[in-house]
Amino acid sequence: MDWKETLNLPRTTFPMKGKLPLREPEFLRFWEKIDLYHRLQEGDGQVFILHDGPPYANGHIHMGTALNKVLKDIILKSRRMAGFKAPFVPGWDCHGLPIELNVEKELGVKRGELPKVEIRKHCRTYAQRFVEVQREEFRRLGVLGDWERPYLTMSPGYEATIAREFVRFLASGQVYRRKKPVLWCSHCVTALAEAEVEYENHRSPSIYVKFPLAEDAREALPELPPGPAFVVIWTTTPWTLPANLAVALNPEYPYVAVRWGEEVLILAEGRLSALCAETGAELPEILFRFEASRLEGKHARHPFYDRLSLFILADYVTLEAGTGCVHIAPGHGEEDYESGLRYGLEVYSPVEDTGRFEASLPLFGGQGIWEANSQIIALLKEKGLLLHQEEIEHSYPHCWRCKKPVIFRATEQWFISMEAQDLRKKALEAIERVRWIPRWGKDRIKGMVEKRPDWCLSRQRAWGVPIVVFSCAACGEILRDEKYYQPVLERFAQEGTDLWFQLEAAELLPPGTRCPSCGGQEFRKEEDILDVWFDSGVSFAAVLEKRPELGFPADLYLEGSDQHRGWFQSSLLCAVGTRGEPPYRAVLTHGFVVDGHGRKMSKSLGNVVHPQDIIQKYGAEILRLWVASEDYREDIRLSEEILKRLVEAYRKIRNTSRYLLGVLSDFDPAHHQVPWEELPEFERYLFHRLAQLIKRVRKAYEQFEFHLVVQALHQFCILDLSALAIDINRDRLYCEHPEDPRRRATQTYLYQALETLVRLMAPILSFTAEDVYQHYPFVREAESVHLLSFPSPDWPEAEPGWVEKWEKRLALRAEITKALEQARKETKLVGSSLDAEVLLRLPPEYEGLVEDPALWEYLAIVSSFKVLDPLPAPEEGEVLWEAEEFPGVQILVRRAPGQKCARCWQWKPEVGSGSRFKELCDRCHSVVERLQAEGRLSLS
RNA sequence: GGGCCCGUAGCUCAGGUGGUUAGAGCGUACCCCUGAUAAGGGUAAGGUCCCAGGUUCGAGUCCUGGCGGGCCCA
Repeated sequence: MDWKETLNLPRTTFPMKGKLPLREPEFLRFWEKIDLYHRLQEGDGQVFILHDGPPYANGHIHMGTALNKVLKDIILKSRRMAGFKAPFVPGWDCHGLPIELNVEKELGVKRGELPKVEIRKHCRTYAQRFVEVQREEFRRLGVLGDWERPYLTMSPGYEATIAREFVRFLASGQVYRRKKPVLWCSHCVTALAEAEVEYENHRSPSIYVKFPLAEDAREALPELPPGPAFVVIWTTTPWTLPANLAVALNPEYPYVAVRWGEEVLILAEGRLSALCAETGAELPEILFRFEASRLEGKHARHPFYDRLSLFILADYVTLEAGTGCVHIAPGHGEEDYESGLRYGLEVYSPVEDTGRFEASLPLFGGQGIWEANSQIIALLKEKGLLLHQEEIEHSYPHCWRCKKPVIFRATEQWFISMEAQDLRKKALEAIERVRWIPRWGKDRIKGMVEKRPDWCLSRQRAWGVPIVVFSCAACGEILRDEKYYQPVLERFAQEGTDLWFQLEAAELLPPGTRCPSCGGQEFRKEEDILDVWFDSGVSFAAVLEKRPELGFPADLYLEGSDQHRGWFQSSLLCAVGTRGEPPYRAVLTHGFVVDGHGRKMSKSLGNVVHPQDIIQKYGAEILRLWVASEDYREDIRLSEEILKRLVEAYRKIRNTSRYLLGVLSDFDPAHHQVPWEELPEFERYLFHRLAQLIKRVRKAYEQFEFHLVVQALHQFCILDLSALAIDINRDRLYCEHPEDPRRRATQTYLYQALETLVRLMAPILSFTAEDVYQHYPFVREAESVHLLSFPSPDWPEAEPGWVEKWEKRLALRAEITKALEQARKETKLVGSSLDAEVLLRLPPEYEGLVEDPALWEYLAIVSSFKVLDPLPAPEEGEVLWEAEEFPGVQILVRRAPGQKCARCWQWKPEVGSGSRFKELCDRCHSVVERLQAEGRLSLS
């Protein structure tokens, strides 16, 4: 007789192997078919708005973008299950240089060869292509959202909003125009971005130039002896000397005055020996040392113009080259410019766009700058101000198109002022009203806003939203009032911003416009475009304020920590500058994906992992589990080992779910659930732990601590279910009559455990939760697991002390398992715990810990359990164990008496004496008879 | 070079306001089971809490300085 047929073994069609890469697309189709996203937007419930930061529509998604979107998805799904209505409108950043450059490369054209409108058309197609690529990749990750109606910064409506928000800034008086040095190719006659220059070796003159000290500087250094005194500067770009306005010293270094023949020279002490080595001079006599600050605000005289050059302090002056005294031309260098602003110097750049000095420049007017180098050197020599001259080869930026050296040249740029309307102050105040997670995010963005310069908005490019400014052709007056721009903005909303480039100013302005200043009737339109950070910075206006399901401000922005400088800040400035309020209530940041050693992923290190590979090899579910299981506030590690561990954890969760489905195959919750009052104590204890789990997990979701969720669910499967509930109850589940109340009690718990597990995992393991849910052997309350709510425990709280009693019992159970393990090791008499009988000696102080031996047979999964005092002396093959945690408690393990029941495998003395089935124990005997009587079983 | 941040067992994580032998799960080793079976159970071994100073009766926890790593600037 094969008694196995008479058991209630688990039955389910839920597959053990997930075959995730293959099956995930089926679930995606299912969700689409039932229109899951929109179903989730029905009904009411407090709205939770997570505003999506737009990734750049260029290339495929990478681990960072995948991580970001999955985090958002987990948050939104968990908020929905907690009762919120949580829409998700994904977006893309579509304008900008990288796309424009890629398009030029694809077309094989150089900048300016095609009309702007033409190149913009190609850029739009290119961006659209990658929006679609990325959309499919994000969807494949199981990210739920309004993918049919995302926001694109290049859509006409969005472009119109960008332009409108710019006009608001313009009208409010926060926008101004000023010269600023930019990288410039005088051959191509164009500004270049950092991405458009290549660094190549280049031979340059290297000259040391003496600037005579002016009277105020001499007075500041009374130690100076009579006679000529000079400060020595070093430069490799003599052509910038005509634009010299200052000499910078480092306030940290000591400076010296030295005797140099008949003259006195001033330089940093740390460069003196180097200077002597280069010029071949003897180390000179140091007359005195002084601090750089003594010269601040004093002057040197320009070497060949009759004007002064201001002494300033700057910490970027180094001792690696030169003299520690740096020639400053604010129109020709980034740092020079910054210093110039600080000291109120003019941004002076007498160089025309073709690389010639302006005709009006004395001495060198009209000359090409490179040709002028030698003439400038000659002039210095003639004036006796050239201390030394040689040539050096160094790395220098070149135009990547024409390969010619580029220069820094000041051109007119547009700025948003941080001060004009107290934008900086207002932004800093707004930062205080936002919740930053983690907390240090606040310090980070605060530091950046405190120090940042005015926002340079203009780019000399084609693929972007035009800077909509008209200015009077006659007097140069800028039209600031919004009324001049209303007609254009309205047309933008319909047609996009191409028409700015197609039409003349007169066609774009309201008819009859006159300059408010001079009455002129001719106007220029600005040709530059806006920085793309402005595009995404106004997304609150283009998306939050426009979409009916959204609203301003958002509850949450969630991006990588690099966005403290990027989107968090541009959004903050745009919103504060136009609305006076931050666009978000809270900002959550995540770290960056790094490899198993904590190093950043880069092509050169060869440690880059692509999401597509993970999806193909393991499935999106494993990627989601990875996102959830790491503490994303720090760097997020990713390696083969980590993935292997995750796959194992995944299998445990999957398999446990599978077992629950199987063991509940004959369970109908509507009819079979055992009421709380009738539940055995052990099930009540399990329910208590289940309640703890629900509380812990829901709290972790609420606080965005998903790694705690994963940890809790994983351990729940291993400890509560596999090792405790299932292991201990296996006999009842399999061997008792299907309707046995204790069996139904266990099923009642396992049923609630399944409902809990499947709901709590759904935001993270979205595919698997659905898979499990669709395999329920009983009626489902909703069409998809994602339409359910989180569970809340509705059973009574445990009485004080009761839980502790059960924890003590489990600790004693652990001692018994140790004793059993010892018996397995030392004798071969015990294999399965059911082979064993356990005898326990319990000193009086443990009164009450063990009351019912039958309960302990059950808990310890042994065939026989007795409490005896004293214990018999252990015989051959028996083991006596002194409990470690319970002093005085002794456990004797020996072979269980009687014979093994062929059905339940327990050893019982009555086996062999039954009336009909000799090989069964009493319990199995009656179960089988009942089954037979009920016609559930026919025995041959 | 500057600003912000991180560094606990092979892996992923716990360790309120400083206080007994630093925890969990996984993995590993060994054992058991074969009625969750390319499953399941058990036992055990793993840590100079990055390093060095300091404060303290006492520091993984506070301070200073290093080292390593990340983001953003220069």
